[in-house]
Amino acid sequence: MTSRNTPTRRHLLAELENTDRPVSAAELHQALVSAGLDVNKTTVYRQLDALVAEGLASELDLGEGIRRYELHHDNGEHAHFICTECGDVYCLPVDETVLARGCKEAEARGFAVTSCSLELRGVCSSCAAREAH
Amino acid sequence: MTSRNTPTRRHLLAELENTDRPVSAAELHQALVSAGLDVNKTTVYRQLDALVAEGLASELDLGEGIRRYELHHDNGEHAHFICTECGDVYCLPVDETVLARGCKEAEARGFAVTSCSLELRGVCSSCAAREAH
DNA sequence: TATACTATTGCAACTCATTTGCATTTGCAA
DNA sequence: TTGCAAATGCAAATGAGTTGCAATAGTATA
Repeated sequence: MTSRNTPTRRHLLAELENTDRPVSAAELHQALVSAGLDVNKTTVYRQLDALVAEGLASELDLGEGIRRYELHHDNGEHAHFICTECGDVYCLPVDETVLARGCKEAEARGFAVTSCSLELRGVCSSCAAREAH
Repeated sequence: MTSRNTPTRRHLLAELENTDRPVSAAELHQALVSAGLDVNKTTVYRQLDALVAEGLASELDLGEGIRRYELHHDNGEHAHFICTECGDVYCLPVDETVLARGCKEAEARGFAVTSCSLELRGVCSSCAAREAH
């Protein structure tokens, strides 16, 4: 037997489907609690681990000191932009050839590349607009 | 007044200069202690923060749950390859145009990109060789 | 439908990197 | 020298994530 259809899992998947940006365990836990589900934080962590192990979700670390999760996209690789002002994370589509070329040097050294991510930091348009008072 | 020339700072800079891969605060602390310097871990963290603030070093998070530091290289941007077997981190030179193209999409959305990093994961050549017994 | 097996959950305690408050020490400029 | 801000050490706190264990609840099977 594998994963069971529990309330936590259902809500977690629903929550992941409803966001277009990677979310943290804490954010997910908060969302489930707000939705009236009395779920423990530990359970959220374990369910997320399970989803990742099953290949339904992927885990990412954007250098904030926490992990974020997102459902697997079939629509190819993408980059992440993190706004250093508001902390918002945006997913950006990236030309496959960009990442492929980035891997070239690693492969030339005999490294087998299994995953590849491009991470951008800066100020998002909303914050830039706000600062221009 | 700004940064003072303290023993911790001197040794820390020397240690950072002597490695070709990003090092963690714990590794640096261990190195200083091994070198006979009785330095507190907190001090190492604070000195590293200072070096980053001064622009001498840069901080990076490779998704290991810890932060790594490296001296600023003038020789352009580079990518990091993390071996999922042995945990070793390698710096790889990257064609500037690769990163520039990766930023294009972000800039098209009105985001001001200030930093950009490419992170690769996979198996390094040593581990691959070892596994082929 | 009842039963049994195993995945899932909650709770509390734990780990571990990093931070913080505060009193003390120490570069360094005047 | 002297004074003062920067740097340090120590202990305690923070916060994300993990673990052991007993209790609960899906689900396959009889």
